[in-house]
Amino acid sequence: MSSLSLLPCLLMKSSPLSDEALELVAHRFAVLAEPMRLRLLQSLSAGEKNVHTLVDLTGGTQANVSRHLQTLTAAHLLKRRKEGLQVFYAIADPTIFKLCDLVCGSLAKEHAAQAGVFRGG
Amino acid sequence: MSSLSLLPCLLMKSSPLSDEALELVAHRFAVLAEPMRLRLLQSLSAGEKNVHTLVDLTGGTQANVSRHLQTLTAAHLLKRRKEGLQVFYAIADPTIFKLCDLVCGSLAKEHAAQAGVFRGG
DNA sequence: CAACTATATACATATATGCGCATATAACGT
DNA sequence: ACGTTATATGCGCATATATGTATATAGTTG
Repeated sequence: MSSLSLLPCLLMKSSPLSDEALELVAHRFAVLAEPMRLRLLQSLSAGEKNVHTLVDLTGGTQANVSRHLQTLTAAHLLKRRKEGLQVFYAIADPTIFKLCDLVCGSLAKEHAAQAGVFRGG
Repeated sequence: MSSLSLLPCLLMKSSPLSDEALELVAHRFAVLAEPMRLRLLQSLSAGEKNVHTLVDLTGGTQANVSRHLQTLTAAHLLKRRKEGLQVFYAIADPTIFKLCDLVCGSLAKEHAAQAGVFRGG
C-alpha cells in the first residue's frame, strides 16, 4: 500500500490497467455493490445528514449504518464532519451519481428488451 | 424474479429507487467488483475472443475464466457466440467502459490529492 | 465409434463480508 | 463525577463467492 504505480490512466480502449489498478477499481465497485450503501448514498443526495437521521431513513440498525458509513468514508465517497455529539456525513464524490445513472439506464434497456420478448416484439 | 416494478428511473436526485431496483444496481456493481472480470472486459475491449485466448491473456485457469465469462454473460455485459468447438465472447454493453473511466478518473483525483498531502500542498 | 479439442460444470475449500448483539468511546448537561 | 445521548467497535455467525482439481458435455476428425 505504498506507491500506487500508474493510476492516472483510463480503463480499456487505451492502455491496459496494471493489476494494482484493477484491484483499486474492483474495490470501488465493491463498495457500491451493497443495497444498504446505495440507499445511504441516495439518502445523502439531498445534503448532509447525521447518523441518527440516516438510521431512520434507511431502516437499518445503528451499528450497521455506522459501519457502512465508515466503509463509504474510507473509500472517499463520503465526507465526515463532527459537530458536538453528532456526526454529519455528506457526499464527497458526486461521480457516484453518474455511475448509478449509467447503470440504471443500462438496466432499464435490458428490462425493456426482456419485456419485448414477452410481448412478442 | 417476475416483474421488476419501476426500473426505468434515474438513481438519486430524482425519485428514490425501490428496494428491488437497488438490489439490481448493487448486483451490477458486484459483477464489476472482481479484478479478473475487469481484466476479461479489458481483454475484450478490442473485439471478440474465444475462451482459450482469454485464458492466455489473463493468465487464469480455464475453469475460472469460463465461470467468470458466464457471470458476465448472465449480467448481459457479454454476448456469447458459438462457432464449432469454440465459443466467442464479446462486449454486449459498452456502458462498462464509461463506468470504468469514471471510476479511474475519480481514483486518479484521490491519488493526486493524497500525493499532494505528502508534498505539503 | 473412438480419440481429441474446447468449453462448461461439480465438488471442496478458503476467504470475505453483512448482520445482530453487546459494549466501548466521545461529547454534552447536571 | 455521573448520567445521558450519539456514534463507533468487538465478536460470533451465516452466507456468499472466488479458486483449484477433477470431471462432464459438446463438437470435430480419424
